[in-house]
Amino acid sequence: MTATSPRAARWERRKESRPAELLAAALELFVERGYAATRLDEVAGRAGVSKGTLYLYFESKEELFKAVVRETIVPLIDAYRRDVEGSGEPSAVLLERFFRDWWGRFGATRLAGIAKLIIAEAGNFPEVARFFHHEVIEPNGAVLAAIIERGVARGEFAPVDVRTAVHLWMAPLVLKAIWAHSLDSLCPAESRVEPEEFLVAHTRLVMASLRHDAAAQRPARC
Amino acid sequence: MTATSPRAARWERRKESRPAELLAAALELFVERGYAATRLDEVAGRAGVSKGTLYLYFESKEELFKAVVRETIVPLIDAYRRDVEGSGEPSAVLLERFFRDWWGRFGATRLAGIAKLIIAEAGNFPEVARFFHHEVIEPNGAVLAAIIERGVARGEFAPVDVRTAVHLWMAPLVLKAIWAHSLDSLCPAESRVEPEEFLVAHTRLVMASLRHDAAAQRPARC
Amino acid sequence: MTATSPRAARWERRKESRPAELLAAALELFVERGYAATRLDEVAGRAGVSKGTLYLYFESKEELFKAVVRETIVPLIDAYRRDVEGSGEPSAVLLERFFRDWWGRFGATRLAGIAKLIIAEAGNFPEVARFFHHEVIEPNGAVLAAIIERGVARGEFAPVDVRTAVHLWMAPLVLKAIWAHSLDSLCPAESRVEPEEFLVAHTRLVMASLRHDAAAQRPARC
Amino acid sequence: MTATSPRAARWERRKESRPAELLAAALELFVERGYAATRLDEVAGRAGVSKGTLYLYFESKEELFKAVVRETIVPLIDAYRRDVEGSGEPSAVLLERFFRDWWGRFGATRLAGIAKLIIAEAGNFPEVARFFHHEVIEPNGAVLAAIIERGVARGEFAPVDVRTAVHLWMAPLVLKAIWAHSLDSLCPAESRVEPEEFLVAHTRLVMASLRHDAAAQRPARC
DNA sequence: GATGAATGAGTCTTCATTCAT
DNA sequence: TATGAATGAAGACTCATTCAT
Repeated sequence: MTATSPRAARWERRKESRPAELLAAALELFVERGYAATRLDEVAGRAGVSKGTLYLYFESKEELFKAVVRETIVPLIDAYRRDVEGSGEPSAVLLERFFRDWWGRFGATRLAGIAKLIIAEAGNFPEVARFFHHEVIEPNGAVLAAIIERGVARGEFAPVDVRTAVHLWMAPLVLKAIWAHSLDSLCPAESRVEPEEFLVAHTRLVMASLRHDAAAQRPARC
Repeated sequence: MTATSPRAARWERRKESRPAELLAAALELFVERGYAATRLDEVAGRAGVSKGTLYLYFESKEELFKAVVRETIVPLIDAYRRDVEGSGEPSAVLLERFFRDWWGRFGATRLAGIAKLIIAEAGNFPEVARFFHHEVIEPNGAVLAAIIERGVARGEFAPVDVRTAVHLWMAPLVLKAIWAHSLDSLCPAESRVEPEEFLVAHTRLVMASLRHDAAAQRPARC
Repeated sequence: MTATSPRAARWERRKESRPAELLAAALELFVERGYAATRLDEVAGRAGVSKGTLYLYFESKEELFKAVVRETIVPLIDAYRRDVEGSGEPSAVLLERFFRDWWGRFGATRLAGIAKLIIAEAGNFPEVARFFHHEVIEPNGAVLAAIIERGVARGEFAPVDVRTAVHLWMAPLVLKAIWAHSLDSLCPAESRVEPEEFLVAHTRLVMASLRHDAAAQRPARC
Repeated sequence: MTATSPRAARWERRKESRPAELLAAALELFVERGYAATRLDEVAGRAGVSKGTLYLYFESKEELFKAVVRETIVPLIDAYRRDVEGSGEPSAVLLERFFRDWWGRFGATRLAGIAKLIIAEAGNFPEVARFFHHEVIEPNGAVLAAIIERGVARGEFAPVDVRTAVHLWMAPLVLKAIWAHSLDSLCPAESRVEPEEFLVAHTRLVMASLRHDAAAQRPARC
C-alpha cells in the first residue's frame, strides 16, 4: 500500500517496473471496446509482447483492468492535488481557470476515456466505479465547491446551492469529454463544436448565472 | 414466469407478447452490463423463456441488440415528433417546457439507458451509434435549435451561437440521465442531486444566460 | 410385418396411409445432403406440412431415414423379383437385357440416390447398410449370377469366376448411377458420357470377355 | 497421447507435427461419418489434443475439411504426376501397369476414403467436389486416355471411344475403392472379392476388349 | 523474464423433439 | 389431425489462463 492514498486498501500500486506500454495498450482498448470485448491477445499485440507476458505483470484480466484505472487516475489526481491552491485573485478568475485547467488536465486527456469506460462498466465493476467516484469525482467536486463558496463568501457570486452547481457546471465539460471517446469519431464533423469554443461558451454561461442580478432568476423579457 | 395466466408455467404460447418481453429483458441487461457481458441465457431467463426461444424472434445476439435500440427509440421519437409544435407562448416558456418535457420523456425513461449503452458500445457498433445520432440526437437538437432561433428572432433572447448552445444546454440533462444508469446507483445518496432540483437549476442557468444584459458576457463584477 | 419379406423383422412397413410426400421430400434431401445435414424443417417444408406433422408419421429422424430407405427399396425389389424369369433365349440376350433393365429400373431411378446415400452413411447406420446389402445388392447379384451360370452351363459363355464377374460387371453401372447424384451435376457437361452410350459400351465390354477365345486372356498383339 | 515422447501426457508442444496429426484424425472421421456427423471434439480427441488446439491450426470445421481434402490429395497427385512417363513397352503392358499402380497408389490408400467422402458431400461442398474433379479425376483420366490413344495409334489396340473407355475402365476400380470405406466392413466376408483377384479380373476384362477381333463387337455365339 | 502452444470452461447458435392449441 | 411455439441438449467456436521451453 502506497503512502499517497491510505484510503483505498485494495487499490495499492505494485511493481513500479510494470511496463507502461501494457497499461497504455490496455487503456486504449478498454476505452474503445469496453472490458468484455477487449481481448488480451490484442492488448499484448498492441504493446508488442506476447500474451503470456501479460501474466507476468497482471494476475488476471480483471486485475489489469483495475490497474489501468488506478494507474491512470492516481498520477493525475496526485498532480491535481498539488495544484489546487488558493490565491488572492477574484473568484471569477479562479473559476474560469478551473474550467480551463480541468479541460486541459482531464477533459482532453486519457482520463476522459477512463470516465467513459467507468460509466460503461459501472454495473460490472461497482467497486471500480466507487473508487473513481471517491478518488476523482468527489475531490474534483470539492475543489469546484471551494471556489464557489469562496466567491459567495466574498460577495463576488450570487448565492447558489453549491452541490447542485457543482454537478450542473461540470456536466457540460464531462459530457464533452466522454463524447470525444464515443460518438464524436463517428458523427459528421460539421455537427461538432470545437472544445475551445465550447469551453468559452460554457464559462460564459456559468458566469452569467453568477451575476447578482442573474439571481433574480427571470429570463429575459419575462 | 409472468403470472398473467394460470396456465402451465413451463410451456406457454405467447407469440404476440414475446418480442416485447424479450426486448424489455434485453434492454435491462444490455444497459446494465453492456453488450458483450450480457448472456443470452440471462436475457431469456429474465423474460421467462428458454434460450432457444430467443432465436425464434431474433436471428442473433447482434440483431437482438439492434432491435432493442431501434424498438426502444423509434416509438419515443415518433411520439416526440407529434408533440413538438409551435404556439404563441413566449419562447422562454417553450424553452422551459422543452427541458421539462425532455426529462420526462427521455431523461427519466429507458431512453437514458439506451444512451448510456450507445456511448459505451459506439466503438463496437458504429452504425448503431450513427443511427442513434441521426434519429435521436439530431432531431432533438433541431427542436431545441428551433426554439432558440424563435426566441432570438422575436427579440426575446439575446443572440447566441445556436449549435453551441444546443450542445451546452443539453449536456447537463443528458449526463444526469446517463448517470442514473451507472454511477448513481453505486454512490452515496447524499452526494446526489434530485432530478427536479437539478432541472430547475439547469433551467435557471440557461434562462439567466438569455437575458439581454447577460449577453454582455461579462461575469459578475468583472 | 408384411408378408412380402419375412426376412427383415425390423423393416416392417407401417401405416399405408403415411404420406408419400414426406418420404419423397425426405429422400431428395437425404440424398442431396446426407442424413446429418438434412433438417426436418426443410423436409416438412418441401412436403408442404409443418414440422410437427412429421412426428405424426415418424417417431424420429432416424425412423424417417429408415423408412425412406425401406419404402423406396422394397417396392422396387418386389417388382424386380416378379420380373426375373427364365426363358429360352440365348444367355447373351438375357445378359444384355439384364444390364439394360437394371439401368432402367435402378440406375436411372431414385434407387441410385439411395445407393449413394447408403454408401455415405454406412458408417453411421450400419444396420441400414446391411439391410441394403441383403435386400438389394445380394438379390441383384444372385440374378446376374444365375444368368452367368446359365450361360456357362449352356456353353454359351466361357467359364468365369461368377462372384468376381458379378462385382466387376455391376461396378460401372453402379458407379454411373451414384455419380449422377454427386459429381455429375457439378462437372462440365463435356466430360460426361451419356448413359445410353455408356450402357452400350459396357455391354460390349462384357460381351467381348465372354467369347470363348477371349478366355485366352491375351491382349491384342501379345 | 501418442507415446512418441516420454514427456507429460497432458501438455506438449508439437507445433511441427500437429497439423499432420490433426489432418489424419480428421480424415479418418470425415470418411467414416461424413462431414456433418463428425464432431470436432472427436477429431481433437483422436489426435490427442483438446478441442481448442484444433483452432490454432484451422480456422473452422469447414477449413479443416478443405484442408483434409487438399492435403491428402495434393501430395498423391504430385507424386503421381512425376511417375507418369512414356516408355517403349507395349501399350498393353503400360495399361496393365496403370491399373495396378492406380490401385496401389490410390485405390488402396486414403484417397479412396476421400473419394467416398466427396461423393457423399458433393451436394454440400460443390467447390470441393469440383476441386477433386479437376485435380484428381481429370488428370487421372488424361493419363489413361493417353495410354489408350498410344495403343490405338500404334495399332496395338482396336479403336475405341476414348472418353467412354476411360469412364468404363476406371469404374470397377473406383467403386471397389469406395466400397472398402463403406459397405465392405459391414458385409459378410464371404461375399467379398479380394482386391488382387478383382484387379486381375478387371485387367483381363479390359484386355479382352482391346483385341482387334473383339472390336467386332459381337458377343460370343451371337 | 519471455514466449506461444495448449487448454477447457463458457457462449452463441442450431435443431430434433414436445405439446398446448 | 395439424400446427408451430417452445424447449434444451449438443456442437462450433472463443478466449482467459497455464506452463514447458
